Amino acid sequence: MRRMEKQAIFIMGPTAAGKTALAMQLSQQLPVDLISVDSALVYKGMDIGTGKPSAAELAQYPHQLIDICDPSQAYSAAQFCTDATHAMQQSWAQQRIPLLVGGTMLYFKALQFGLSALPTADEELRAQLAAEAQAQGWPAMHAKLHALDPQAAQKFHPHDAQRIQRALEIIIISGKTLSENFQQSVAQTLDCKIHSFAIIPADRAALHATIEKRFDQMLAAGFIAEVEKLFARTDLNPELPAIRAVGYRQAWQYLTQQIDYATMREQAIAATRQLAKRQYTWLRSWPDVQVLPNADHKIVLKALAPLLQCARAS
RNA sequence: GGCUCGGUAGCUCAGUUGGUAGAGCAGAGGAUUGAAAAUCCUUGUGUCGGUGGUUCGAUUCCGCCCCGAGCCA
Repeated sequence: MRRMEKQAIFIMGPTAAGKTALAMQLSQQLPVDLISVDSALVYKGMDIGTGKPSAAELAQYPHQLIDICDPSQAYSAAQFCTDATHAMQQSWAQQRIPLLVGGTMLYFKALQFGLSALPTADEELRAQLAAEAQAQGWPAMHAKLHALDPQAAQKFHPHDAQRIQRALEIIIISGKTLSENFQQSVAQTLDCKIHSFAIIPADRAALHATIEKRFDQMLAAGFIAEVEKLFARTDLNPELPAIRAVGYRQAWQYLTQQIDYATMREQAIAATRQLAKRQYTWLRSWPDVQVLPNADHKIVLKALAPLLQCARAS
């Protein structure tokens, strides 16, 4: 009996395309361990609005990396890489196959192609930079970046606050330019055979209809009450990554009476459509991926047949 | 029935002292290295309600008609 080659299955796709259902179905027929690749599902107490599998589903089909972070904390792509790698190793140790399913494409990219070793986020420094930007505007911060690292400044638009802030953070903490950082720590690709699948619905209008229907179902299921609970904690604010999530951001504005109910609904649905669009953009240029027109598990099983046999033989 | 105000991009509206029009939102495309469900970039031809008239030329002025809101009967 030869040792099984290390491999993994990736199931990617835009929001509301049916990834979760597909993954659960596959787990009935393949020796896989489910690992969530989703920047919103990591948060505890955010269930309805994130479309998290139900408690019953999670009991029957356990997922790694769901409910591992408090909404007051910021999770990150780097943290995801650490956690996901760990979960995959556990899976391989038990002669099983990790199945990574989700819609956070940066996490997939970071996992598959690696990240350079860079300084971690520094809340104090970020607050300081944000205060500076508040006074001078981001184009001025961009000019400052240009003085420190012209090459990096060229890569970012003067309005791209988030990337300018991050670049300044890296340069200040490390004392080196971005390209020096990248050169000194080249990202390492994941050392295993990856079978990538992307659900890419051809009918965008139909996906939009599904998105709208799904949000109304969330509302009917008590989404606003869920956000009220987070709101009532008083230690959360709309700057937090968790509260910036699609739907939660708009519900928060509704609870603070910045927008009315109808506007909240409309903007939450639009934000979901925009999320799906960005996911399409990632997926269209994704390397070595098998595109699925829908969440049909039979196509995936067929594509994975050789892998299945290998798993049975071992 | 009479009067008034509206009818311009998918939506909300601006505008043209007559030379066929532009914002926001939505939509589309793209970027993406510790916030990524984030952040940012690019992208606007539409019988200017219909129909006659005046005019070299009408979405703009005039008449009539249709639709909506309001007021008066």
